[in-house]
Amino acid sequence: MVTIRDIARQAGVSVATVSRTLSEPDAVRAETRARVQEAVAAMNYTPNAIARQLRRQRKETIIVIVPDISNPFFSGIVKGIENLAHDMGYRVLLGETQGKQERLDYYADLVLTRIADGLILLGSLLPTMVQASVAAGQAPSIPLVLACERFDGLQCPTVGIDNVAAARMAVMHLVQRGCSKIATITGPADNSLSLDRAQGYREVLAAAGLPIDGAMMGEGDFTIESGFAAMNLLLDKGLGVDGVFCANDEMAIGAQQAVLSRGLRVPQDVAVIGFDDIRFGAFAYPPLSTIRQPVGDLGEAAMRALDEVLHKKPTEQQSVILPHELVVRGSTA
Amino acid sequence: MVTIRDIARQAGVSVATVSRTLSEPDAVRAETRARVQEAVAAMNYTPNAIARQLRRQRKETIIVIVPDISNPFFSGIVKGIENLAHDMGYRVLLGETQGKQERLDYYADLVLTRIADGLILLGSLLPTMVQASVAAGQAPSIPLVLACERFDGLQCPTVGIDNVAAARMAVMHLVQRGCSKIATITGPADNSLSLDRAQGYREVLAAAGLPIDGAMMGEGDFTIESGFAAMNLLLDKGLGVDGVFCANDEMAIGAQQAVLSRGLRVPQDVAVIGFDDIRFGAFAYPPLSTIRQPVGDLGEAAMRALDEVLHKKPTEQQSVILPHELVVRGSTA
DNA sequence: CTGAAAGCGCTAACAT
DNA sequence: ATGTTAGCGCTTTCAG
Repeated sequence: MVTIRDIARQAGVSVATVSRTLSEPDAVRAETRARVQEAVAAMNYTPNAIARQLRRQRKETIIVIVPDISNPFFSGIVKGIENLAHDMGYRVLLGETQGKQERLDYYADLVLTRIADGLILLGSLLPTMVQASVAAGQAPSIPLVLACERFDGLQCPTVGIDNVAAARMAVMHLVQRGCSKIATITGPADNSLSLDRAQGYREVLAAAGLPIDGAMMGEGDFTIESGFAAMNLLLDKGLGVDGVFCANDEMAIGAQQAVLSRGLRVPQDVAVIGFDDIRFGAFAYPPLSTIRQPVGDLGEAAMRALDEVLHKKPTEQQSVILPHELVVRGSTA
Repeated sequence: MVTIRDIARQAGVSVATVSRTLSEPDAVRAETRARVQEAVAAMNYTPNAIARQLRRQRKETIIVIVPDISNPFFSGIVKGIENLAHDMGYRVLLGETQGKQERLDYYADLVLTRIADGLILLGSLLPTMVQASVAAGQAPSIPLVLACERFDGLQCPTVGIDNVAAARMAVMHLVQRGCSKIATITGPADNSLSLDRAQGYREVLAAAGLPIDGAMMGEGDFTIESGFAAMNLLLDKGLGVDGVFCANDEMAIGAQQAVLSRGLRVPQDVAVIGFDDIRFGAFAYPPLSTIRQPVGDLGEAAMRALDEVLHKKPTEQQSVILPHELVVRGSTA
């Protein structure tokens, strides 16, 4: 393996000069620089980044933790993070937890072991060490940013949208369309997103003078399959559902299939609206109405927030709320 | 920052003993070990993995490069890699190229700079340095495994399925179903997967005594949108297409929508079959028939192959071919 | 079983 | 402008 010493010897200079040529070329006389660069090329030298990291004490690597990479919503955010991270000179390590606490802790440990500088967390699980901080009422012990859920009592920057308002917008759309028996399929009950979206649902029903009925509220786990199952349950009750607000697009796609599989029509018999605007929604049958989240921007904002945490910049705002948008397609129109 | 020296001092032993306690506890007397562990706990010490990597010259980190994370096919493979990597003690850095050579080279450089040990490559682009090796007729200069495409002339392990045979199976299914005007929508022409799948298509038509007509072969880029567009083009020609084989599921979903949007029925008027069996296919309308690739196994096989390369084990076989499977759903039945 | 000491490859004072 | 040198935090001979 060729090291900086080999280059130094070859070019007839000191290792310091080689190091300078590589990191601040202007600090070296042109002629010397040329000799060094020649040696570098000749010997096919690439600096050892691990050694550099050890010396500099900066890793310029961040971890992004997602529950499930194959979820287009998460991967959209990751894409936003990646783009900006790259420009800002960070590497990104992507960790998938598949909902397992053990996996999550494993990835969070990478910042303890100095592999990475900080963490961006998507999803509803918190690393054990962070839970401990929350319990103790203190700030998390590692640089951390939350990129879609919020956790009360966790002192760290959070980026997201106003889920209550967004849910309101979705349900309002159903009301305006003339639906009066509006059901909802929520995510898991321990999830802040689920809670907020269910809250928006209730607020609109109340404001519209419609009854709020627990029997009209199904629960899924954000997968297509769970949306399909939950919708079937809802339909089985024979309550005359004529519209359904699903807490994400995947469940909405499942719900649509459930409706269609009973010979009912979407949207004539049951209007369906989802949440997220994933890529497949527009090509579902019928094309899915939804709330669009600015996934790319969410990712970038999270990256920016983490960068600020890492540089201990005055944390201007603990949370950034990005705008959402109603997208009307065939499933409600 | 607490280091190994702090622990040594606290426990009244040498740093060597601390190091041993941590990596080979049995080599230390029980009593000493206890003292060290106590100090570790008391001072909340976590070893610096960067320093360890520098010393040990092993990173135990691999890079997985994908063109697009939000493609469920790739993310399925990544999931397989991740699972096994974790068990084998590797970290995985995930890089998304978005089709950009520059991004690809950036990630490939991470093994040159000793951030990572090796590379698993999905997609059809090759790092510049690897292209150079191919051109020079020599083995790639970095540990490398290909996980879905093959490249003639590249001497490295490759895992995948038999794409020609799989395509044959798909088209054969269409033939057996009674289709006689079978079109295909291929991927980009510079892609080995596209080529192989188109090849299978032709072979079946030839064997069935059906004419092979360039006008029946559309080209997409593996996105839903391109499938939609390509199918419309095909339909515009008025050739009486009654079946279409798409080189992946996303294009098939787009193609289905194109058919439906013209008031034609799937599968009665046009039967549609895709490739990959992504999660959304089963919930498309109608549910999509397809060829299932064992994505998880593909990922695991790739990880295993890379591990062998990294340990310079006798490379038993340059390539592993995994079995595929026909999945019949509503779009052809 | 434990300790001393020599680095891994690089950067950053500090000299010259 | 360049060189010398002391580490970054850890592992690993080699002695004892």
